[in-house]
Amino acid sequence: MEAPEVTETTPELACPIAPIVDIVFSRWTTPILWSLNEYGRQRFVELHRRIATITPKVLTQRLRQLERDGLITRTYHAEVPPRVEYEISELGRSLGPMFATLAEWSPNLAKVADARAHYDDRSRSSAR
Amino acid sequence: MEAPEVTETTPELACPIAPIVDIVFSRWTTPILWSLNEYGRQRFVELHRRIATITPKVLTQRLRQLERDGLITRTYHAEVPPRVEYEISELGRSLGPMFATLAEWSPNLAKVADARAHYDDRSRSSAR
DNA sequence: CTGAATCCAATACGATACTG
DNA sequence: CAGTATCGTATTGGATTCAG
Repeated sequence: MEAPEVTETTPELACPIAPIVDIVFSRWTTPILWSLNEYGRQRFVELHRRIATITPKVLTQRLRQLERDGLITRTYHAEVPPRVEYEISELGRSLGPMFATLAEWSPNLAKVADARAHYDDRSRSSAR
Repeated sequence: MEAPEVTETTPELACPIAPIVDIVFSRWTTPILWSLNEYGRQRFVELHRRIATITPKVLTQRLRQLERDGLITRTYHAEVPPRVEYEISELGRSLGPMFATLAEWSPNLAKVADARAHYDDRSRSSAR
């Protein structure tokens, strides 16, 4: 579990948004943040059910990372059985506009699919 | 019987923006797209110089991927020595607002740094 | 110059079993 | 329930070399 330093400078001087991408768009973080932002506070199992293809181990890792980055909060209730609730933080909620802008780009996914079909087609006929 | 599985089992269904993240924010794609969008058409070496920490192999891989997705165009000039120019496509240019929204979140990076410091500090004092 | 080919290391991920 | 521990695998990226 590595966390790139926020103060990272050298590699991506060419791209000022790279640090944000590392924090917000690393693997699995998008579904997690989206779920918490969309459906509110949830327990571990609820998140796991919603993102069924992730393993508990990795889900835990990503949740810890997001908690450490201050994007979500973790509340432990010492009951039997134990209950843990995750909730998006205020900082995490500030990502809303970003997600909205992303979602607005969705119609272009069809163009990507077309481009891929074209590219693969031309590659197949060796027109390069 | 057909019933396409529309259950919320895949990350994509739990998070509609996941496909976009895969395309736009996979590794190295952000600096590449940013450079081409910001500084215009560039040759392979220019990109390589700008993103100095990437190896030629990986740069080539990522450029091919972006070309296949229709986000950039590749122009080969059969000269000696050969000259290849990469340019952002119209589809790629449509990512501009997304990048702008990302950039606007930059001030929050300080909060992430603070959150990390807090988290690491509390972990060190075993207050968990 | 623009890559392709090959080999190698790191590590992230999945599967499984187990605990408080 | 909410994880942790351990192991094995698989993908990815880096280093190096070479070619059209």
